[in-house]
Amino acid sequence: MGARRQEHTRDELEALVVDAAEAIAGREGLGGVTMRRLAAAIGYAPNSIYHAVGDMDAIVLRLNARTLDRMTRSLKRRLAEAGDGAAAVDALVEGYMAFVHRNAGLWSGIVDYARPDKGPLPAWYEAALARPLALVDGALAPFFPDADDRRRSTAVLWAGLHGIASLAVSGKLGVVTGDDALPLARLLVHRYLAGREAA
Amino acid sequence: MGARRQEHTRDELEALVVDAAEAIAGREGLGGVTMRRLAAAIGYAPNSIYHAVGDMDAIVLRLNARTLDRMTRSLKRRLAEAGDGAAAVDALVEGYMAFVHRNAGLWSGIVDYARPDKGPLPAWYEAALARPLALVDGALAPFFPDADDRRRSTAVLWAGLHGIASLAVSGKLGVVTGDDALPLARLLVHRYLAGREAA
DNA sequence: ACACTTGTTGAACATCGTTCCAGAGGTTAA
DNA sequence: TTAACCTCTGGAACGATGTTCAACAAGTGT
Repeated sequence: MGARRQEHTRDELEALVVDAAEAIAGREGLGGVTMRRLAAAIGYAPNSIYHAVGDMDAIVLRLNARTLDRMTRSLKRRLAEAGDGAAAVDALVEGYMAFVHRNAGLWSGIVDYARPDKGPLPAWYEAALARPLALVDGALAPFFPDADDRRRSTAVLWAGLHGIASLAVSGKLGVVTGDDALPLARLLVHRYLAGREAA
Repeated sequence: MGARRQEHTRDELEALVVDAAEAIAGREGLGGVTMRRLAAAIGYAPNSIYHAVGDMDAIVLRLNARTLDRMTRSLKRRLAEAGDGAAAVDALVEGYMAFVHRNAGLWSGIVDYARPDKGPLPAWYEAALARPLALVDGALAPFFPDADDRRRSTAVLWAGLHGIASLAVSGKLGVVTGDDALPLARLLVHRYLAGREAA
């Protein structure tokens, strides 16, 4: 049966697939992204996706890398409008929480994707993950002149924001407090910075 | 075909199911827990599980509540051996991270279980979630006399530890730092406490 | 003795990711 | 030109999932 259409190059097809996955995950989360739905959305058979992009894991990694880049751009925009020092840190905190709030479906696709055991993460994915972290590292520079301490603090604050956002999105934060996520995130970062002399 | 065996009461059957789920999830994570495997493990047909316990969501909630109770007991044990004040807080931090490390499969079953849309969480589950939080709240009492501030701080630090543990278990922490999770968790809590006068 | 409820089973349904098979068409080599 | 080959393509098939259905056995109540 199969005929060669060649209406799209492999790269075009990959972009179509990730576009469709992005649209679905943005509305319904990763759970709504299935091979057959993607195939139907782009007008191809499931098998063509395996040819052009790879299996489900490859598609999710592609989508998540794109989401990370969108967040990086959003954070950079906010950083450009803010000043230095504490203002830059606040801009990152607000930018992060706002992005998670606006793109809850895409963001939860990153954090609660339980990856099957397929070797280490690709280098391009680790790079996409490192870009927003570099922004945090830069904003923390005035507060932590020691490079080691700054690297640790970047990890701590990044993970802390991740935790607050994660519990907030899944509603588990409401058990202990009625506060919104953003004030809690601000509190975490402000007090960590204020206590930075402690070990 | 169907014969009445009545070898176990409904409660016994439920315990058998959660036991089996706990054993599997402890070894392989939630992904290995399937209805047919549970049924085979306890020697019943899948449909009997639906009769005795309910659907997959009910089983996972039961299992997660049990895991939360195990963690609560573990934290209480550590608290009993530690002193008051900063020592109690340190005991909680170490206890939390140690529990996550020792029971990675069960713990990740709690945090990255994407619950389907089945109304609000049952009251007994929220209660199981509130018990460890009460321990944190108690340990923070000497540092935050104001009840509102203490509640917020409990949420912030709980979420922060959750974030660090979550990224550590999934390996994403290694992108930014080579440090172990425990020192980072200690750093987060110590500096938050040291900076508690800040807003 | 008859109806009813409860437990139980194996089969069935819809869906999932993935793979297999066959075929259509362009490209390359003789 | 013709033959071989490789690359897409689509549809069916495989194994597995959660869940539901239909039938039936065995107590229980009347």
